[in-house]
Amino acid sequence: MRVDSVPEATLRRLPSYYHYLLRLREKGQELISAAQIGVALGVHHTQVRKDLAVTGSQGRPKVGHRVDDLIASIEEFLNWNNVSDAFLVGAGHMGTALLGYEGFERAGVRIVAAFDASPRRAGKKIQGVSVLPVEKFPDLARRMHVVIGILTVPAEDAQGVAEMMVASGIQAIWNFAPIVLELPETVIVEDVALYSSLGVLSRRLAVRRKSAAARDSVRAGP
Amino acid sequence: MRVDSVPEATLRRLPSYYHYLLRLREKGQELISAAQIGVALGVHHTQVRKDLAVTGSQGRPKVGHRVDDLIASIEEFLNWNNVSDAFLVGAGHMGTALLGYEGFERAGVRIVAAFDASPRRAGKKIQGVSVLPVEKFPDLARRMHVVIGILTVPAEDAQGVAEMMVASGIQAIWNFAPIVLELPETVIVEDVALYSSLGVLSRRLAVRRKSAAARDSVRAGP
DNA sequence: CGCAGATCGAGAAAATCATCTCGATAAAAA
DNA sequence: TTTTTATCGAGATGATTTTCTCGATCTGCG
Ligand SMILES: NC(=O)c1ccc[n+]([C@@H]2O[C@H](COP(=O)([O-])OP(=O)(O)OC[C@H]3O[C@@H](n4cnc5c(N)ncnc54)[C@H](O)[C@@H]3O)[C@@H](O)[C@H]2O)c1
Ligand SMILES: NC(=O)c1ccc[n+]([C@@H]2O[C@H](COP(=O)([O-])OP(=O)(O)OC[C@H]3O[C@@H](n4cnc5c(N)ncnc54)[C@H](O)[C@@H]3O)[C@@H](O)[C@H]2O)c1
Repeated sequence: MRVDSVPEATLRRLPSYYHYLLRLREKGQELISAAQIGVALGVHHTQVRKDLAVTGSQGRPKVGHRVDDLIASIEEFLNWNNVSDAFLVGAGHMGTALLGYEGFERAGVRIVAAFDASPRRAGKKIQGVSVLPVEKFPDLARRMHVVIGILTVPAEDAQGVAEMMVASGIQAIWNFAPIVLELPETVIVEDVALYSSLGVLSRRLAVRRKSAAARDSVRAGP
Repeated sequence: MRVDSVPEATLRRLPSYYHYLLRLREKGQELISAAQIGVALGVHHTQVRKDLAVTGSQGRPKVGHRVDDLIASIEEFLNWNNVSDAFLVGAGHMGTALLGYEGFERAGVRIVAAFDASPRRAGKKIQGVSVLPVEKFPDLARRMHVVIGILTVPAEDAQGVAEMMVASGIQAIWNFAPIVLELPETVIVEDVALYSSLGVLSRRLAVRRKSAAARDSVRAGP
C-alpha cells in the first residue's frame, strides 16, 4: 500500500495556493471558490478542487471554502505547522541569502546553525545565526536531533558534504548545488534546480525569437 | 503547427545532463552511453535517449555519444551559447546572492545591472555590478535592448515591478517572489518556487515519520 | 569474414496527470 | 415554496509523459 499517493504536481501547487490564500486573508476575505483560485493562479478549477481535496479540506456548494480552513488544511498537510530545525552547510552567497530570510519558518523550517569549511566564515554570525566549523556538524546534528540539511556548497564539494550529513543522521537534504547526489534511497533529496528553470526560460525565449524571425521572413516574401 | 513541442520535463532535465557532462569532460571522458547517464542521474535510459534526441544529438550503437557533442547540442538547444543581458530588480538578500554568482553566464544569462528602490542600496556596486535607482530601469532597458528581467523584490511589490518591466520591453521574467504574476500571455514567466520544493520535502518527511510511527505501533502490538 | 555483445532509436503499451461531464447540494431569488 | 444559480466532488475521458519492446547498427574479437 502506498502511503503517499499524492501527485508531485499537486504538492508543488499547494504552496502557491497557500501564499495566495494568505494574501486573501490579509485583505479580509473569508470565502473563496476553487474557480476563483484557478483564475488567479492559472490552474483549471477542477484541478484546484482535486488538489484541495487531498488536504482533506471541504467546500460548500454555492459558498466555496473558508479561507482560514484552507490555510490550516494546507499547513497541516505539508506539516508546515510543526517547525523543524535545520542545519545549513556552505555560508557563501546563497547560504547567506537563505540565512537572512524569515519566510521559511512559515514553511516549517528554521535554520538554527550554519557551517562552513573556511576559517574566514566560521566564528561569525549571519543574521543572528552562528556559523560554525563544519567539523562540528556531526556531533551537533546528533545531539540536537536535526534531520534537515540545507546544502549550499560548490558542486564539487556537495557529494562529500551530503555523505557527511547522512552519516550524521540527516534524513532530508535541500540541495542547491547543480549535481545529482548519490545517497541511500532512504534519504529524501529535494533539488533546487535553478538551472532547470533558467533552461526553460532560455529555450522559450529562443523559440519565440525563432518563430518571430520566421514570421518576419514570410512577411517579407519568400 | 506547434514550434515548441518539447515536453517541459525534458527541458528541466537537460541542464542536469549538461552539468553531469561537464564533469565527465573535466575528468577526460570522451564517450558516454544513455544508460550510464541514466544510472548516474536516476533517469530511465530510454528517457535519456528521448531527451537527448530533441537536441538533435545522435549516438552510435555500441559506442554511445561523444561528450563534447552532447554538451554542444544541449548548449545550442537551450541557447546557452548566446549570452543575453539581464537586469535584476531587488538587490536584497537573494538579489545579492545571484549577483555574486558566475555560473549563469554558462547558462546564457549575464546580469549587467541591478536596480533597487531603496536609496541605501542604489549607488553601490555589488560584485562589480552597479545598483541603480529603479526609476532608471525603463529607459536603460529600452536603450540596451534588455529583454530578460530577474525579479527579487518582496512579494507585495512583485506585481508592480513586473508590470514596469513589461512596459519597458522585458519579454521574459525569472521570478523569485512567491506570487503568481498576472501579465500578458506573451510574457514568458518562469517561477523559482522555492516553497514548492520545501513543500515536497516537508511532506515527504512527514509521511515518512507517520509511516514509521505506524510501523512502530504495529510492532508494539495493536 | 562472420558472430557476439552493446547500444541506439522508433513505436507500442502503460502510467500518470489534466480536463471534461454531470448529478448533488446549498443559498438566494422569485 | 419553488426555481434558479453557483459551486462542489466523483467518475469518465483525454492528453501527456514514461516505460517497455524490439529490430537495426556498429565495434571488436575469434
Ligand atoms: N549564488 C547563486 O546565485 C547560485 C545560483 C545557483 C546555484 N548555486 C549553487 O549554490 C552553491 C553555493 O553557491 P554560492 O554562490 O553560495 O558559492 P560560494 O562560493 O559563495 O559559497 C560556498 C561556501 O561553501 C563553503 N564550502 C566549500 N566547501 C565546503 C565544505 N566541504 N564544507 C563546508 N563548507 C564548504 C565555502 O567556504 C563557501 O563559503 C553552489 O553549488 C552553486 O552552484 C548558487
Ligand atoms: N532570501 C531568500 O532566501 C528567499 C527565499 C525564498 C524566496 N525569496 C523571495 O525573494 C524575494 C526577495 O527576498 P529577499 O530576502 O532578497 O528580500 P530583501 O528584503 O532582502 O530584498 C528585497 C529588495 O527589494 C527592494 N525593493 C523593494 N521594493 C522595490 C521596488 N518596488 N523596486 C525596486 N526594489 C524594491 C528592497 O529595497 C530590497 O533591497 C522575496 O519575494 C522573497 O519572498 C527569498
